[in-house]
Amino acid sequence: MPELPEVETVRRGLEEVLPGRRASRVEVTGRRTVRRQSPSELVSRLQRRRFRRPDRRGKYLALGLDSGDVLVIHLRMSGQLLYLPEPSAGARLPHTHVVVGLDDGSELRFVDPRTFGEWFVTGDLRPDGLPAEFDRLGPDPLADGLSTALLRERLLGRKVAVKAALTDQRVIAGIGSIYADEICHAARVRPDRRVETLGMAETRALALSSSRILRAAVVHRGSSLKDERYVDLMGTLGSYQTRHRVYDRAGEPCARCGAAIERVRFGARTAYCCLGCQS
DNA sequence: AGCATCACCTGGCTGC
DNA sequence: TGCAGCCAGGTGATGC
Repeated sequence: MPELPEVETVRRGLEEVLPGRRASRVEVTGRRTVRRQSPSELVSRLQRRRFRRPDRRGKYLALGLDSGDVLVIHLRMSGQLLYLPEPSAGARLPHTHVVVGLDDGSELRFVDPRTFGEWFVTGDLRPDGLPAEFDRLGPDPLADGLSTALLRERLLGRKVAVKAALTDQRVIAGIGSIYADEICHAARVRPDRRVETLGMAETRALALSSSRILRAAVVHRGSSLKDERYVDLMGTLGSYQTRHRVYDRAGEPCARCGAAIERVRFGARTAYCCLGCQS
């Protein structure tokens, strides 16, 4: 599932190929990908526009256009953004919902089996050029930094489990289920602990672990799970999954204390953690 | 207001 | 082996 490191890896790939390219042809084939505006509106605001440098906040990609609009893309659960230098060479994969032909003959394709992913073009922007609705997002640990004081402030007054807070995009932007579990393990905090019970040292450990783990995962180009759903822009798998300490490792010994990793349920969600060294 | 739960969706897995 | 049914999980809507 694409989280901050996977989306950042895709953004870096886009940065290599997209700036200066013109969208010469835009084809919306899926029914659900473009849903907050009509597909024809998206096509008309995207077609013939030149891309600027791609940006990202949390799990959202923000692709600036020379018209002043921004193309926002969210991969959600199963979205893949693929770049084909020579599109004639490859047949379209099933579940290809959007195709953008670029002016050098290359193509950007959006493949998304579960159709949760979303594209829209907006001109409602903040002074920093990002979509106004990004105001809802909390700080992005990579783009904005995440100090202990800032995390403490973001958690203040909330009465939810630590994992629920870390994955709440209004609190911090970019963390999903996988990295929340890894961050909690690194910080020795149980994901089902209530945030109001956290001490300063634990909040500090969570802030430091968040930045460290997300940065390391970007270096390894994200996590590709067993279903191999996540690939980067060129179709290459990430490798951070080999460094997961707890996620999807129920029954395996904890690398830190040797106790068996457990899969715990809290509310309607699950989390992987080590009860031997996380409290 | 703020927290909890549900709906959305398909592929992969489990269990009979 | 085949197949029904469950589960995953980010976000926005709805319920409490």
